[in-house]
Amino acid sequence: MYTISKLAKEANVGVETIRFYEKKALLQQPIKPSQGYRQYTPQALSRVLFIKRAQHLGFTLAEISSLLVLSNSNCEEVQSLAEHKLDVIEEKLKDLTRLKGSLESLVSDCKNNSNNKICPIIESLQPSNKTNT
Amino acid sequence: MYTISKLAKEANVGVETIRFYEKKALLQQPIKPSQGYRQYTPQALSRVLFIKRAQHLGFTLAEISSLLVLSNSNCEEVQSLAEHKLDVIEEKLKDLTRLKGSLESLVSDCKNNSNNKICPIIESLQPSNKTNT
DNA sequence: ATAACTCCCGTACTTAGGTACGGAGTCAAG
DNA sequence: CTTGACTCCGTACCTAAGTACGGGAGTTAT
Repeated sequence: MYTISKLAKEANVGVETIRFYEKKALLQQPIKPSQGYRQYTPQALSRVLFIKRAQHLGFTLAEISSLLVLSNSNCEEVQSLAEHKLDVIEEKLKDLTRLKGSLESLVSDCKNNSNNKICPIIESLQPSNKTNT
Repeated sequence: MYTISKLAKEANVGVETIRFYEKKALLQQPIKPSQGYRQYTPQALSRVLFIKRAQHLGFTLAEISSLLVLSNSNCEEVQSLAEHKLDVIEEKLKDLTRLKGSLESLVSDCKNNSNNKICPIIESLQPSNKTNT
């Protein structure tokens, strides 16, 4: 059993983060005993760690909320949530890859620019320019 | 010359976005004539389009602000800004690629899961689990 | 029993890039 | 000359995921 600050320390988050999760109903707030402080169980710690791991996998708190609801029985829906997240990630990868290509070619234009004519990057951003992605 | 709403329409943004850019000093607000509305020049339109293009390249408004300051003379600094952005993008690509790998393996575990045992995704998020990235 | 910690709780603030609203002024058309 | 559309301006609101703050209550150590 932990006080809130112990729990926070174990989970490597701030006390305010714990309270924030409680407000978002990601975590149940233990009842306040008639005397002393609220006591957090090891299960609460597990849950916070679960949330942090899911965040590292790219899930938002809203999605994690769904994961937690589904976690006790519904493998298929959990899977479909993960697949959807996978789609989003692939979309982002595509965008970033395209971006990377554009920027790389602009930077290499800069390097070929015999010193300080009109900067090719700026030039490409001018609305008169047509060679833009 | 345009009124604000014409300008906004030409640039495919909302009127409020124009005002927002003015507040951020990305765009100079034309002086208000003693009668009638503020008049926006074609140069203002160019600038809004510049901003939008730069955003599509992944620059933030703060960075675009720098780009605009540097745009009249400093190719090297513009280039270094672009290179820095490129680094950030590459970092993000790495993260997302790692994420994609993790999620793909979890989803494939799900597919091999003879129906509805403990969901492998949920299992992997449990703090007792060690096989986590 | 008093200082020095924690806890509890609500509220406001943060970043980024806008969007929405409300009231007053202005402009063009019928 | 009035109606409806548009401008002007400030302020508040939005999402996401927290962080910061302030005052009062409870706890622990000396």
